[in-house]
Amino acid sequence: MTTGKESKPRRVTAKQVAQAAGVSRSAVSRAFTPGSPLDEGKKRKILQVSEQLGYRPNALAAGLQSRGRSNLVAIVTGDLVNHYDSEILAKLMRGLYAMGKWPVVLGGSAETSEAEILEVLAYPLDALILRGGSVDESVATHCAKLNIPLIVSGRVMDAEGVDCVCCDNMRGAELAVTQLIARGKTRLGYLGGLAHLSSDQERKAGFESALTKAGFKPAILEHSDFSYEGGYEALTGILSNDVELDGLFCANDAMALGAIAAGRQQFGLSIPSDLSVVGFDDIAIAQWPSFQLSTVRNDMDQTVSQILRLLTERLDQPEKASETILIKPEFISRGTH
Amino acid sequence: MTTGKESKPRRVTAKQVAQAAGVSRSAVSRAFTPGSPLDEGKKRKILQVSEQLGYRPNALAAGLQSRGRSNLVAIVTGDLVNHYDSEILAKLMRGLYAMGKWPVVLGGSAETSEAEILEVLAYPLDALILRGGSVDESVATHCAKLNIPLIVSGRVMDAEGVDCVCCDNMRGAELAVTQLIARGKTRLGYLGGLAHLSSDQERKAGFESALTKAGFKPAILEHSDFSYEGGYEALTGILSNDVELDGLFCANDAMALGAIAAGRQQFGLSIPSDLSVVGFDDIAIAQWPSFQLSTVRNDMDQTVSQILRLLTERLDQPEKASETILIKPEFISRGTH
DNA sequence: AAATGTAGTGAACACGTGTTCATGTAACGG
DNA sequence: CCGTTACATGAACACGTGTTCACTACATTT
Repeated sequence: MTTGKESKPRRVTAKQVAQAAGVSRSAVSRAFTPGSPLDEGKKRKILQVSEQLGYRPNALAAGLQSRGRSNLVAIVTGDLVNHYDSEILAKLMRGLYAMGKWPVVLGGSAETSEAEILEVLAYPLDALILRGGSVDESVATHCAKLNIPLIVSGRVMDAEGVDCVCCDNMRGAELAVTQLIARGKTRLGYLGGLAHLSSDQERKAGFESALTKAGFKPAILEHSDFSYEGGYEALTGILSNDVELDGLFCANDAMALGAIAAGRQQFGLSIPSDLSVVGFDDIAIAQWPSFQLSTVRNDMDQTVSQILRLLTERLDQPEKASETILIKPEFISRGTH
Repeated sequence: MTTGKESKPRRVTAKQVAQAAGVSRSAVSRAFTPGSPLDEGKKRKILQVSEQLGYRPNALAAGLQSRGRSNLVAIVTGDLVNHYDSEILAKLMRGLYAMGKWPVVLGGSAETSEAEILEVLAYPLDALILRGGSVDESVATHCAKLNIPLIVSGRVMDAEGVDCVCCDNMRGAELAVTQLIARGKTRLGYLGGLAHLSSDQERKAGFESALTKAGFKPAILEHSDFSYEGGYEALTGILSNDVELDGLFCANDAMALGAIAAGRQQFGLSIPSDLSVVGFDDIAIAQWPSFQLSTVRNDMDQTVSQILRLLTERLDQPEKASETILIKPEFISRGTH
């Protein structure tokens, strides 16, 4: 029926609308630019023809303009199997929509290759938000060269012009230790995640420092991978080696939940009378009736709103001095400590 | 120290590199285009200068080209609080990276406004992948007008040129009912999610049809919101009204887990001897030792690979006939039925 | 040596838009 | 009726790139 066009049909352009409506291409552009002076009747006509032809101004071409922004913001997220990462990603995205920005999401698995980040920098992003764990600091250099604002969250990066939003991990760990000791627990263990992440290192340091200050020594320092299964296996291993333990602080909630399951099922422990367990982050699952996990809240709403504030200000004043925001952790007392 | 520039500094351009390297701008473009003929020494020189100045070809400008693609693919995801949605999103994104496409993610909360989708269509997307729940079919019309391929997953959309990948929900529900009856359960209830979603309707229909075929009647048909808390409250309400129930089929895993918790904690039920519970989807949490949920697997790997296949083929042959792929569900037998 | 081919090169065009600029027209005040 | 002002208008430019098109210099073949 239709002529057998070989090439892929292209999107309707302003030129075609202009031709169909009997006006200049400039007028079409103006019809879609709120401030522009244009006859009301002509504007209606143009919008009607556009509707009919299915015309939408090409945001990509508009972003090419001198003053134009692409309105694209890349987010490097951590492993989405991690509930904390997926929950905060959802909140962050909604905040960006409200700002009229579109999130291009990278990462989402354990190893986010740096090459992937460099590739997306080919786009003239309005900003890059770095939330995943282990990314080299050289990313900051590349962003600086390309004049792309960089906002780091979940860790502190000490580089020129980089804004940071991070939880006060040491303080959070201290809170956990204090609360465990207040319940009379003294043989405390630490279950960390991937040891090369600064968040893990800081939580571990906070744990050790608070414990030392209270006059105790760690019963054990163990590492896993931030996953439920990892926590399950780690506590199984620890208790199989006859380590004396009455309290466990985990570097995130998933491992804490896994550890609780292992304690109950593999060793018949009663939580918290036999063993107290405290997590970190306060993901949604932590308050499920099945768990009622005591944990340290790593406040997502505050984190997201600070990221968005820094982003807005940075876009407004590119040369502004960079900031580092420390989010205050809060101990959430439930039933496992 | 630096001169107080008022305007935002712009990205380094090919023109500047050409000037600095003493070559034509064309040469710079060629240096970054693998197939192009260019003297080897000159190419090295250009790449070196680019490295030094921090030049990267602007992908946005390149995408404007006649044959160029933007390499942007929008994904409309469902509520990311939903674990199934966040897990499949992660897998889908990784698949897109492998294809050299960048995901622009929309949605992530219960109500994805259609206006949001229309706005992102301003970009010349290579494709739009629709995975959220309640989106009007008019999106298909808009995509068609803009020549943007549309791939729908999680539901079937009967529109010209739209490819679909969907789980066989009716078959899945039938599997669940069959397995419950095989365990001697006859007073079965259905706990649905948001009733306006087709996935919920199909699962409900499958439940009723299989039950009728076996000669039984539904003990109750209840609806909630696909959340853990919703499932908890729903079963609490049902059992409080003295409904006789020995088996419950839930439209997703989260509600099933909530129902299990409610049954155990609020009514002291033993699962599965007092009450069998079967979920749908098979999210990661379902196999946690704490739950060991029997469920119907809504296979993510198959779904994602089919989406990617359809995407590849559609980009290759825009005029190809549209397909609807039905993914076969599989019953996963664990400890709750 | 002449004819033919080949790789390299820069100018010019195309992509689709927002905006400036000069021009034209209508409204308004005197 | 004239001078001023305000507004509407289309042509032209800018944005940053990939690609085509002549054209040159050189190697190869006849």
